Amino acid sequence: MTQLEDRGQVWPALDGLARDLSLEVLIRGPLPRRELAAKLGVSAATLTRTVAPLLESGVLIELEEPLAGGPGRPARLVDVPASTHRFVGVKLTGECLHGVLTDLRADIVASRTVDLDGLEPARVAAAIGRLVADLDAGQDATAVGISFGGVSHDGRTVARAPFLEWHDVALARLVEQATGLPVILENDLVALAGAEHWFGEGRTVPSFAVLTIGIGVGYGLVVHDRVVTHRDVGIGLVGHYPLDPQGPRCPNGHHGCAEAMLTTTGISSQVSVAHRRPVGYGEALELARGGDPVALEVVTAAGHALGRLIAAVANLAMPDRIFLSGEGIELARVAWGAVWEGVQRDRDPAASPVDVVVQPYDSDQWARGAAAIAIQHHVLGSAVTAGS
Amino acid sequence: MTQLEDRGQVWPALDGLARDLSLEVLIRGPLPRRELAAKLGVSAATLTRTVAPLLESGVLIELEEPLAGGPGRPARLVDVPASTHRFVGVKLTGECLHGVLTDLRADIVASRTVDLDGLEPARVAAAIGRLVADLDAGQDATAVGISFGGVSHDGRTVARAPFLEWHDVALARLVEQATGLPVILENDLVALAGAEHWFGEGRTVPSFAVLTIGIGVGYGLVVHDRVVTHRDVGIGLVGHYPLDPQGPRCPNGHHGCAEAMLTTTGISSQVSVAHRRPVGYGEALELARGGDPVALEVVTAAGHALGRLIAAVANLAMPDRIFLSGEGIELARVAWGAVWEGVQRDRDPAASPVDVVVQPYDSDQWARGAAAIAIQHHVLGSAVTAGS
DNA sequence: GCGAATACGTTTCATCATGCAAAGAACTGG
DNA sequence: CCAGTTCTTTGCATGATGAAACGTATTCGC
Repeated sequence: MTQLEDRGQVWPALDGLARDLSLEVLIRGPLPRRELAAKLGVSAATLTRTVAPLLESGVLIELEEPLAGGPGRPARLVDVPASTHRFVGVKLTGECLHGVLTDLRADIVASRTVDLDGLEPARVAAAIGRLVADLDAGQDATAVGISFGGVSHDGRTVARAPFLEWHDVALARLVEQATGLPVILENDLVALAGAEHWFGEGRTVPSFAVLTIGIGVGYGLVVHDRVVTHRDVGIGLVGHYPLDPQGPRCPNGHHGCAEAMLTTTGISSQVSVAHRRPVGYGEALELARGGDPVALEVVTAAGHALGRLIAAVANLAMPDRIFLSGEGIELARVAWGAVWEGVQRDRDPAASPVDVVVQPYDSDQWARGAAAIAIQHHVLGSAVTAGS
Repeated sequence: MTQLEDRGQVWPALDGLARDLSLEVLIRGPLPRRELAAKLGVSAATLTRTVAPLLESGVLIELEEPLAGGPGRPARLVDVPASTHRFVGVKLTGECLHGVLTDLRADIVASRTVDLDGLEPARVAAAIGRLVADLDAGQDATAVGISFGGVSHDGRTVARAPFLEWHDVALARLVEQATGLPVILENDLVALAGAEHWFGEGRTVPSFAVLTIGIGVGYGLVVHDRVVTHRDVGIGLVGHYPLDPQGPRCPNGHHGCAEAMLTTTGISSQVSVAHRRPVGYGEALELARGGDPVALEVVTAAGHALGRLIAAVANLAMPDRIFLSGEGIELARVAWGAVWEGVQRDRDPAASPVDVVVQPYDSDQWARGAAAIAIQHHVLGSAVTAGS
């Protein structure tokens, strides 16, 4: 146990090259020394000298299996001991907590969901405390990350969270008192983008956007290998985005904005109204798949709107790739034709095709994002937004 | 002359710290050593050691006037000898060449405009050669930058330039043969953003967007202190942007896209049609100012559309600031109320206000951007897109 | 005026990180 | 088993760096 704690202390203390090196290994997976030297722009000698004490202290390990190749001495792979670290990620919504226990590479080890019995900060903090204790039964977690649909400027205080009706709640402190672990807060989309950036498919491109559809519409952005954190990230930047002048109205009275067209509730309520009975989101998509005219119309319009949103992101943020995710993203698969048509419509024909990746949605993804933020914060010391 | 050439050779040869230091001085203006040391994160000792040879070789100079302050030895300001360098910037359009001669800080020393007598590459290159010779009468320019509405991937070849109907024209080589100077090409909006970034108001913010309206609608972006250069930068990313479903149609048949609503030709032709006589852009704005109902309607709709475009940029690219420029930007002043209304409409009320700066348009701005690219290329050796 | 006080800039010196080059190590293929 | 090849380590010289002491140019108080 003390050894684990010692190892926990090691990362933040790393200096320039040792830090960059460990980060590279963490993010780009096991690598031979030679390749690491090339990536970091240092000589092989320096690399050996830097790696040696890190192996000694346990920050890095050397894999048993050498990298088989042609002639010559086979390369030994340097890696992080990912599976000996534990981090907790918690996604906080207005109804429940979704938590995951992960290793150092944000691979999920365990997962739990619990309902909230009240939204007062103290109650929520206590519930998070119990969730963390439940997930981290071995008590060897290094840090806790919490993500939510709202704004935190410092990672310690919830500056704003509309669906919780919180303002300036020092949630990190409360949860630290409950768990005894370091806690870091972050907007849910920044967290998801962070996870994608370090531990997902976003590793391979220097810039990408994440669009999520579900109860809300979310947007996160990575440019020049760094997450874009604007003071407004996390409040509905894309929610009011106008997509279809003939579309349904949102609660604010806008016609055809992203909130009204794309959210699960927006779609299911449109279908429900037409069918004069409550139709859930899944059923609405099923009806559309089956050819139900009303559902098809609603879903096609939504797909079209999603496509135009994608085009807008591609045109204005110019990412190399756009990831689609969120609990309602099945829409993109059901209405892919309409999505692509929407993209084409608002995109210059001469422009290169937009690289859109629909991610298989998994209810752990949001919490994994929170864990990724905890990992980043632990590994980088403080600068969460810094890139690879 | 040889001394100038020597100095020209010095910049690219600078190594790490000397290069960062000189760049900081170039971009942030004259600075005392102490402040430079703090900004670069090195000790005062290292700073002195680094500056000394740069002063010796003439890359940097020390201002005569010390910085008056409180008690203590007054600081001496380190600066670049901006006025002893010359760069040429040329903006290439389908009708004419606009050229400026600048110093090392992109301050304009001279300016010329000439009409093109043909669009064949050889003719254009010859015309640019004459323009450069005319501007750079002292023959002491270091490099030439050329910007245009199109795409160049390598700074040497015009990959695409719709209004010139060029494909893969090795313009840089042609102009180098004509002038004997190093030549670099860049998209006009990347160039304008680059000028704003290094030598304009963009210096003070790590991210900003540039929106231009004129014959076309242009968009450039700087994030994390680096210009965003996407393979599609320069082709009409925002031109097809839908802004008003009831708006006029563009040549491609889109209703109310940015091209149709915001360009000078779009506005003047709408007013012309209504008045059944040709009305120029300036006159259209004057009519609107004077209360002419038709012009007012067109201009108000355009202002509203511009506001929505600004909101879209603010929402999706999340810049700290948005600069408005271009030969038609007077629109923003005439219809500022409508612009702001458009911004508000598509912006979450809880979001922070968008920081919009309308720049006084000056016909030299485009060419100055080209000069800025030449300066950046010269100073950085090759990586044009690298930031400060 | 004249000595504190103060802040900026330079030099000295010891340290440390780094690269080069040579040696060592671990494999493949004849 | 030896040559060939590639990865890794070690020895050595070099050069960059920071701490601290020193030097310098000003203001302030008397």
